[in-house]
Amino acid sequence: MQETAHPAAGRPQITAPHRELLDQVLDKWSLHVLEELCERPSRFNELRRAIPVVTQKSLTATLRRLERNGMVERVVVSSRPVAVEYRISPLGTTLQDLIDALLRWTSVNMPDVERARTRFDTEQDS
Amino acid sequence: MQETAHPAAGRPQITAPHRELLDQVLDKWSLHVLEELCERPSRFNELRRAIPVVTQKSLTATLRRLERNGMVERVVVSSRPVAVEYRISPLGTTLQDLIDALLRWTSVNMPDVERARTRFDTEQDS
DNA sequence: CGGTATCCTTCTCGATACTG
DNA sequence: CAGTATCGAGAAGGATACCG
Repeated sequence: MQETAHPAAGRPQITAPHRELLDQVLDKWSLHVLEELCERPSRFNELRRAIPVVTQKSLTATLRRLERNGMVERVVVSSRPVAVEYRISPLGTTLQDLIDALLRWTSVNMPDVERARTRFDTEQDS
Repeated sequence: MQETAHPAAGRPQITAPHRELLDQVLDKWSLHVLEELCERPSRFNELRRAIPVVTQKSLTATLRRLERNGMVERVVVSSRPVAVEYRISPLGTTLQDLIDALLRWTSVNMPDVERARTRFDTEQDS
């Protein structure tokens, strides 16, 4: 079989659609929302209270985006007044595994990163 | 052995410093720069040419940020005119493994995501 | 070659007010 | 309860010009 001579063969390529998807599911509030929904399904205002200082607007936008991308499911219970429950989808669960890996990486390497920052900052002063 | 009653036990927590680090190393241009430097050390203008439509300003900012966080190393060769080489650090290599995992995830799940998007968008029209 | 500095536009995001 | 609508401040990011 014919291998390309490209040194990056086997490495996933960064394309605009992939980059866009990562932007939509790895943004600031999405991580908090997914973490929360991973523990238990929640109502809109439950999420608001659970997540520090998120505004209604941002939370709504985040939930819509995650729902559109298939990461969370929105269930409307037609009672009075209406109740809306958000829950994580199977797809969202696979994403959460990845986010956990990201957070483990930051935990493991934060000391090295902080050393690098200190070194960089002091070198600039001189 | 004593398990805590907390459902999320063992899950890494999202804190501001961790969130900030991810923002600084997973942004749009960083992924391209790391991918490029993972294949070979490169000069500034080499990177500019290799990465589609990045401006000088954005590339400089990205490289400085990655350098400050210890992901890339900047080597100045004092010739005339000056030559500057950027290369990935060991820490940057561990990050690249994670980015590869992210890109594999998007590759695997993109079909599901697009189905979810289509369903969401058509439901909104009705 | 490898950057800075400046201007200017765009876009995000919070604050606030209102609704079914 | 679960949103939508509107406004404005601030930050991100491109275009351009200049520098050692």
